Amino acid sequence: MSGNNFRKSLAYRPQAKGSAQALGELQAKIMEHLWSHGPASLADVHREIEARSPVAYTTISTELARMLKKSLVRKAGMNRETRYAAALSREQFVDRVVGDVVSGLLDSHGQAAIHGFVDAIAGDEAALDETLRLLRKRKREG
Amino acid sequence: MSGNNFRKSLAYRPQAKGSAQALGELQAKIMEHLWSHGPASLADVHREIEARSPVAYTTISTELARMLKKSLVRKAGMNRETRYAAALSREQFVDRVVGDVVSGLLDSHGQAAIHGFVDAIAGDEAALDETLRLLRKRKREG
DNA sequence: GGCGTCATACGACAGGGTGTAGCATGATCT
DNA sequence: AGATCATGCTACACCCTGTCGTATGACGCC
Repeated sequence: MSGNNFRKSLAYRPQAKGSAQALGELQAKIMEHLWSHGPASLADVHREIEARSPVAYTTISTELARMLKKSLVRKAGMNRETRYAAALSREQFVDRVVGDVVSGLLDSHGQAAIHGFVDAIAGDEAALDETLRLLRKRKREG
Repeated sequence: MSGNNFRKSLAYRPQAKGSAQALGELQAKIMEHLWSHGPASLADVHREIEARSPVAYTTISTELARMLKKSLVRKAGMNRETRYAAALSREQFVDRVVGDVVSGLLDSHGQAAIHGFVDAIAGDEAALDETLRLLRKRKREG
């Protein structure tokens, strides 16, 4: 069954300070670290995050445990050898989040959602071009 | 100041049953009603929603008050004449939500986010075509 | 003028996700 | 042994949302 209560928590949280993002800030930092530095021990993660802003070791421990429960991260090894790793690559992760959000919006607002996407993407020239390029490719390749 | 703590609560909530959506279910129902039937009194809204599933009058009242605070809805008239109306059209609303989500994702994940959009949209032939059409138009019109 | 209907304000409690952290226990390394 | 690390539990706290109950005022109608 692979415990996929995954979809359940990739939600977009607008209440996050700054721009909307999936996951809370701490969890995002953790994923960020895991993505850029690869598998790491609890202590590693803690040191890294601690360096930027003080946070208790157990806080990271707790979050990691929660993220484990949600299959956001995986654990390998025991005791001294334990290493946490992102369960999905950044690409896969983003794909899931976006897929979830997009289909949700498409479902409930159809056309309007599409206009929204276009408006949002059009604000960034490069993004617009890239999106256009990819969509065309998709189109060609069926 | 126009109290724009708007952005703050259009977040995407994945924990919502079914597909992801902005706002909670009750709030969504209320907006839905307001969008399709136009301005309505608290009693109107309550009757409508109550018809589908029992809910206390005050529950609707509370939500409406919260939504008012978040500028999701506006109020006109007092006492007997009070009418609640969506502060934004469905299109504007969706535009905001999507804009928020998209820029958030673009910010934190750039390229990956774009791939995500494309993947998600490509799953729907019609959506793909429409998006392509709109993006081209944007491109032409600069 | 009561009665019924509404609008509202206030307060309360629950549940879910997240942030934060202390305490305790085992395992390991040096 | 002493320092370090991994973990499990527990406990708050805060925020958003869903749900209501209890007033309190306004109005409209018979």
